[in-house]
Amino acid sequence: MLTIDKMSRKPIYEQLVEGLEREIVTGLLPPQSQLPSIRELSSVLGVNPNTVQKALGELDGLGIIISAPGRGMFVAEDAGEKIRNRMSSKISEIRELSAALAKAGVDEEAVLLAVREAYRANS
Amino acid sequence: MLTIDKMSRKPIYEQLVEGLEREIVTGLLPPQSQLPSIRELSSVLGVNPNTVQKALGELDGLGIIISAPGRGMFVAEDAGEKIRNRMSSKISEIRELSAALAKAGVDEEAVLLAVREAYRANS
DNA sequence: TCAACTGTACTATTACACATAGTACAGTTA
DNA sequence: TAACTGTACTATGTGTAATAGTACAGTTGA
Repeated sequence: MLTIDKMSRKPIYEQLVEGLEREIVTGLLPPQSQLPSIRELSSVLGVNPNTVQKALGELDGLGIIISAPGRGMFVAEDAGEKIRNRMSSKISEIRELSAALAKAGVDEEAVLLAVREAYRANS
Repeated sequence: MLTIDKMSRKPIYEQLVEGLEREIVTGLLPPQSQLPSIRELSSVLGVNPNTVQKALGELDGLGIIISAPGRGMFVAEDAGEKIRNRMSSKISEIRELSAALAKAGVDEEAVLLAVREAYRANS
């Protein structure tokens, strides 16, 4: 399920983007399926409609969802592929964090283990 | 060298904390050595003294440096160890990023490769 | 046709974090 | 005593995030 943590340092709209990306990638929101309306997402999640609009606007700009004014928002045909391409930035983050750990003298195996554990728990 | 990127999304004081941690861990600032004064760091880096104070105050609170009012700031005896312990939070970040990548269907080997590359370049 | 939905586009306001500017004070040292 | 040191304030400016409210145009189905 899509949950929002209002106490998080991460902006709500960013949590929304990532949460929706995750639901699309996991098949919970298949291509061509219609998303809940902005107003419905807003009331269900207890978030301001403008914040939801900002998140959906970003996904629309990325071509991950297609907005049809008057009708609704729909998952794009190639949404999964586009999301997967976007993940390269997360790999860059991992590379930066690993570099900092390497410089600090943390054992490489400890980092590799963290990655393997995450994959074992999520595949 | 310690450099500050004012255009970065990361707050300056955070860059300062990480930069100083790195200089300590690499031995550039050995235990018991004196840090440049707040005013000197401020003028050298072109950063406001209050921003420097905030960064050093954080390192002081962590016990990584010891402040001696009137005399200066000094690297704590066990600074390296404390910094290395703090790195566990970075491993947690890597774990979370890896989990997201796993759910998105990104190949595990691509992530492991990024870690190995970072270690090869920084050790 | 019309009511009820859809996305879109604004303005205004509040809150907060970050950074800067400036001042003041007390401890330390040569 | 003079010149350093860290510390502690207040005030200000800026940018981002989030909320509140309103309005408008497109779509759909009764």
